[in-house]
Amino acid sequence: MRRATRDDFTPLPLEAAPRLLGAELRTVVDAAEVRLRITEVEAYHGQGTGPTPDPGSHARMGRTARNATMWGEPGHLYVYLSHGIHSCINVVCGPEGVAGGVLLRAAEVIEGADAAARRRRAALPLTAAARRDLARGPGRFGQASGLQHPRHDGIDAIIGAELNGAVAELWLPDAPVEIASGPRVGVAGVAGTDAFPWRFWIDGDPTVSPFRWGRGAQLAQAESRQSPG
DNA sequence: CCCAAGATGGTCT
DNA sequence: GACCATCTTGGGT
Repeated sequence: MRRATRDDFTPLPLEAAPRLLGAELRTVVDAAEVRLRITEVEAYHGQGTGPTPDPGSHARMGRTARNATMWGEPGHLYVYLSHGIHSCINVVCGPEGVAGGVLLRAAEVIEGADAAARRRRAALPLTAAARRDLARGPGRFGQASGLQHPRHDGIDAIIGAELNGAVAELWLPDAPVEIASGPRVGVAGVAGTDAFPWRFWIDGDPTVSPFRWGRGAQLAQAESRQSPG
């Protein structure tokens, strides 16, 4: 494993996303350390970047107070509140000034399972299934990591600077992993179809979250199959 | 102003 | 599979 550099995330999200598979996010929050081996991610582009505009991205409407971190320096973490409840984590990717992020959707807990379980309010001792589920899905991943919206939004995972009681570091794997790809989970409309195969995961890993169609995505998928091109 | 919808997860039927 | 929690945002009157 080697420490990630700023350059690792300067490419646009679609290129940077696969290199986060098998990588580890190490967090120390309130003096509790957790290491998460990332098994599932999704790329989200800014308007007008990448092979096509991304209608599924928080950046699609331009810069707002909520998504401003996506325009910042790569390697910082964009932490947003999902459904008013869950803190979800992206690694900001792409050059500074260009919006982009890679959502960390699932991981295997390598170290700090006790701290993660405490945050998840999981019963101890952990069953095999409970251990698998500790960081399975973006909301659970955020909870297990201890990082929270809004006070950890924008934390720098390259230099590992402390922010409001938290430190985050990214470590990249030495050996490549076997990668699969497909539509993003829970994304509405055409952005959630295989016209946007922007979800990447480690093939066969049990911690990868189950697929779910977004609103109207299944219909859009059927229509695009009828009239391809 | 009002309201629907969301990069979700837990619980109940 | 349905419903709910809870808060931010965007779009329509």
